[in-house]
Amino acid sequence: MRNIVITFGIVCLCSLVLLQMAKVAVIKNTVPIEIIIGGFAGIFLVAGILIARRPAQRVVVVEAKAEPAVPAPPVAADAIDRRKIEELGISKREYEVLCEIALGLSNVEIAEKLFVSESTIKTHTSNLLMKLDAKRRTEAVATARELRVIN
Amino acid sequence: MRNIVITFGIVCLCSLVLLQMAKVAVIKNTVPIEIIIGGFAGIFLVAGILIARRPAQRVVVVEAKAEPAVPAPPVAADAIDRRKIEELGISKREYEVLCEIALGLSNVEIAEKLFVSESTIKTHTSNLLMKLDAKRRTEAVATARELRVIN
DNA sequence: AGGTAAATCATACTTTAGTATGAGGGCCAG
DNA sequence: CTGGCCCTCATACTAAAGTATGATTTACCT
Repeated sequence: MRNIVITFGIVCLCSLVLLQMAKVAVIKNTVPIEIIIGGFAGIFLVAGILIARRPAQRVVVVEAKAEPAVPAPPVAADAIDRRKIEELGISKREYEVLCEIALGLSNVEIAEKLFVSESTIKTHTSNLLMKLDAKRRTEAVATARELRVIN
Repeated sequence: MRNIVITFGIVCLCSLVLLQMAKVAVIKNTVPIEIIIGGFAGIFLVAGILIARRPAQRVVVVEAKAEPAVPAPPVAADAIDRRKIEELGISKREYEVLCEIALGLSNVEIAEKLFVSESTIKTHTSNLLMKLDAKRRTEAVATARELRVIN
C-alpha cells in the first residue's frame, strides 16, 4: 500500500512539473500547442491502459459470469470440467496460471502477462502442484489434461 | 470490423475538433491551459482504460465462435503426424524422451525408465528444445501438441 | 576404410523451478 | 467486526532444468 501512495505521489509531482513546463512552452510559444496536448494525451492513454490491466481479476469475473449464459448441452470432446476445478479447490487466479503454464510460459513470462510479480506466480504454481498432486509443472499439465481441467 | 474503422474515424475527428477548440481557447486566453491539458489527460486516461478492457471480451467471443466450427474434421483428433517428426529432424530416441516429458516425468525419472544416464536425457532434451524452437520443456510439449507430433 | 549421424556419458556452469515462511490488504459471511 | 479465503509480494534456499563442450562407441552408407 505504501508503494501505491509513493507511486501516486511521484506521478502527481511529475504531472505538475510537466504541466508547468508545458505552460511555459505555450506562453513563450516555443512549442506548438498541438504537440503539447498530443503528448499529454498519449501519456495518459498509456497510463489508462496500464491502470486498467492491473485489476485483471475484475475483468475475468465479468467473463466468468458471462460464460454460464451459454449452456452447451452437447458435450464436446474437449470440454473442460468446471466441477473438477472446484473439487480440486483451484482458485480463479491459480487456474489462469495453470493455463499459461500449459502454454509453455516461464514464471517470469506469466508474471508479465498477468501483471504481477514472479513470486506471486511461484506461490500460485506451488499451490497448483499441491492441489494437482504433481511434483513438476509438466506433470501438473499432464494431470490437468487428463482430468479435463484444461484442454 | 467496419465498426472499428468507423469508431476510429469518429474518434480522430472528435480529437481534431477538440484540439482546434482548445487551441482557440488558449490563444484567446478564455480557458486556462491547465484545464485544457487536464481535460485531455482525463479523456485519454479513460480511453486507455476502455481500450485495455475490450480485448478480454473479444477472446470470449472468438472462443464461442471457434467451437461450432470444430465438428468438421473427418481425421482422427489424436492422429500424430509422423512426417512432421521427420521434418523437424527428431530422432527416435529424442521422440521417446519427448513423450516421457509430455507425461510429466523429470529427467532423472526418464533416465531410469529408458535405462540411460541423466546427462543423456539432458542432451536429448536440449536437442529437442532446439528442434522444436522452444525454451522450456513445457513449451516444447505445447508446440509438439500443436504440431500434432504427440497426443 | 572413411565419413556421418545417433546415442551415450561426463563435467562445469547458468538459469529456472519449486519450497518454506512470513506478511499485508481486500472481500465477504457469520 | 472478525475469521477465513484469496491475492499479492518478498527473501532465502534447495532442487531441477538447460547450456556448452568434448569424447567414445556403434551403425550405416559409399
